[in-house]
Amino acid sequence: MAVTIYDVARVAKVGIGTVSRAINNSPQIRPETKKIVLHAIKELGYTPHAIAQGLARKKTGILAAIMPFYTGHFYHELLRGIMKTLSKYEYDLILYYVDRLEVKNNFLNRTLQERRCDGVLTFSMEISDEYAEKFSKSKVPLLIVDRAHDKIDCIQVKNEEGAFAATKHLIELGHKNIAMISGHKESAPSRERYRGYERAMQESGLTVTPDLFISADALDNPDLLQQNDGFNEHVGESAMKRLLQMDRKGITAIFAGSDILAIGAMKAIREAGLSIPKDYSIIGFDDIELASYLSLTTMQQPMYEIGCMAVERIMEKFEDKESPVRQVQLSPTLVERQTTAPL
Amino acid sequence: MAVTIYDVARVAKVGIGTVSRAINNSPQIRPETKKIVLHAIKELGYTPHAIAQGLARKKTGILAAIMPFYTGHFYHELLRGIMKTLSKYEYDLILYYVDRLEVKNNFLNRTLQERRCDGVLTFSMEISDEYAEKFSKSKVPLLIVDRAHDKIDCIQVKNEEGAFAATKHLIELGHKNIAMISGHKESAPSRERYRGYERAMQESGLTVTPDLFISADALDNPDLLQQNDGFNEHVGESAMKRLLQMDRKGITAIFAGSDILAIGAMKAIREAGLSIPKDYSIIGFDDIELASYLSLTTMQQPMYEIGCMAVERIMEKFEDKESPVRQVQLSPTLVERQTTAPL
DNA sequence: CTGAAAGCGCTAACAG
DNA sequence: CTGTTAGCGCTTTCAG
Repeated sequence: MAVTIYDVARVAKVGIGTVSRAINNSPQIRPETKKIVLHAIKELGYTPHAIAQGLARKKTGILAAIMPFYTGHFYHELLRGIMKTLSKYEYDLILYYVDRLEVKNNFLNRTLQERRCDGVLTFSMEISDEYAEKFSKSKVPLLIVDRAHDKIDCIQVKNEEGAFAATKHLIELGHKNIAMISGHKESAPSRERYRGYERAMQESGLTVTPDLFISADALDNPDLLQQNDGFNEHVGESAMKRLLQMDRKGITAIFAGSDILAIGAMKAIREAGLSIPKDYSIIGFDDIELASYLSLTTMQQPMYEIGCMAVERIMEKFEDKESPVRQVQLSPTLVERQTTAPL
Repeated sequence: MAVTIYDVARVAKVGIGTVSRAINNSPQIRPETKKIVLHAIKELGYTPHAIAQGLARKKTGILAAIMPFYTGHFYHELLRGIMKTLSKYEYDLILYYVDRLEVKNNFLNRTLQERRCDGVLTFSMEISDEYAEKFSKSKVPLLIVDRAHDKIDCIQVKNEEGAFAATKHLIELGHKNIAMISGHKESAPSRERYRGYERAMQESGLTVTPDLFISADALDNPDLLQQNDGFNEHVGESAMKRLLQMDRKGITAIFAGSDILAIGAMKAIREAGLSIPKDYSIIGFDDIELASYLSLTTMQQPMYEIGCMAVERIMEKFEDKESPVRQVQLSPTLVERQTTAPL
């Protein structure tokens, strides 16, 4: 059996309470005694048993992250920020991977009830009022990233503002017939980004006719919706093909609701023998890794930073459970590359 | 306070042992009694406390993964496989993120000593004999992915074989002057891939002269080595530039030790106004996500599958601690795309 | 300051 | 089959 606090106590000729004080930097211990204990600890190669500490302290030292994992880079960057920041604290991260949204609630229950962790971060997932309520009542802080709920702390990007800026960029380049390609129309980011697009158009006196907007669900192919709420390459490609077919309005620019959508659209454009940005200007949203390699102009979301902030914030909540709900919104920034050009 | 096993016992009018048997599917309980207990559990909304169970059972239900995290897609795919497989078991994953190799040992100690997890997976990291020894002696199974150690279980790809196949492919296309670009020469994958390259050349009666091989450390720029052992885009670009400069041998093809190296090299080639595969054929290794978007011919490593296998294997070790060391080697497969062409 | 003792919530061996 | 009891390894009063 591994060495326990009792072994240390015996060797140091003190009580286990004293050993505990020594390892926990308690002020209630005489420096000399502490030295003796520390020496015994080193001699025996003792390390406290994390689980046992957890039970006694009623805290686990674990943070849970529940992530949908289909879109690589976005979550990878988030994770990098999270891990980096977490390493400053003595905290471990348990990762829950959601591939079908239905399993999300299992994890919420798991984290909530089984007390495996001290707090949870969710990403890009709607939280029902029911769970929002449950978490508020419990002592497990919850922080929502990339979505919102008015009763819960969240961090997200200003989708509408970003979409507005993207569309504006196209307009300033001289484009007038600007189409938008989107994931599932009913998803939160879709709705918000659509609003930004619409507002930019209207403010410039441009009208958004229905045939200028194609969302994943309008494609009459349920399969396309499966992956990531319709924010996937296939949707981008199909939507663009349709735009290409029925374009009688002289569309010259596309605002894609995400980079991956934009990339699908680019593929369709090139396969049609057209070129970018000569025939079509196109702008994405997210700034995933691929975007820079494919020289896609896009709205950058500060993913790494969001990951850092999420951790900092939840650590704050660990300190002060009663800290009032805080909703943080960050602005995306335009990254101009080669897929947009003056008309 | 949350509801405990005692509350359930009281309500069900049984002892806590019986409650425990009910939740743990023990055969030693009468079906009717079990029904009563289960009913009380539902009524009270009881869920066992994972930490307390862990302490009593001497197992945590947690698997630790220690990963270097700089190269997105590779680890993302691995993680997908791991998470997918793990979800079949009642296991959670703690992720440790290594950005500097020096911190690796901290995590090894942490997992080894603090008993936060039942087993650990390491990725792309050399394990010293010292730690190999420590783990073998301990009851914490360790599984090494993407590296090898003869005393420890590991899963990796046949680097030499893959490099051989890659080089052979180039040779079959008619190329004779084939250069290789590599990460740090001393790293295990570099050495193994170099051997495959060399063997393919020799078997075809081609000679490998020193100026045909450029590794990250030969670039006289320590900064380039920092990231991922020299397997990064900058090294690919710099190495290719050098090749372009001093090429008096009529090199027509490049075998890059990794996709990201290949991508850097492609950039250098294009910036020199040359084209691929017209002027240079180039093949990578890994098949990261970018490779398909950039149409890079490469050797594919089955990352997702490796992740699955790693979990399956470590679960086996949980069952049978004495299971003898097993070393698994998988073959990479050639994925032909647009960057290689007949001479 | 320090030792003893009482939990933390659960599992498992032991009687019955 | 079931209740009781002794831990699992540590933290935290509570006396002294």
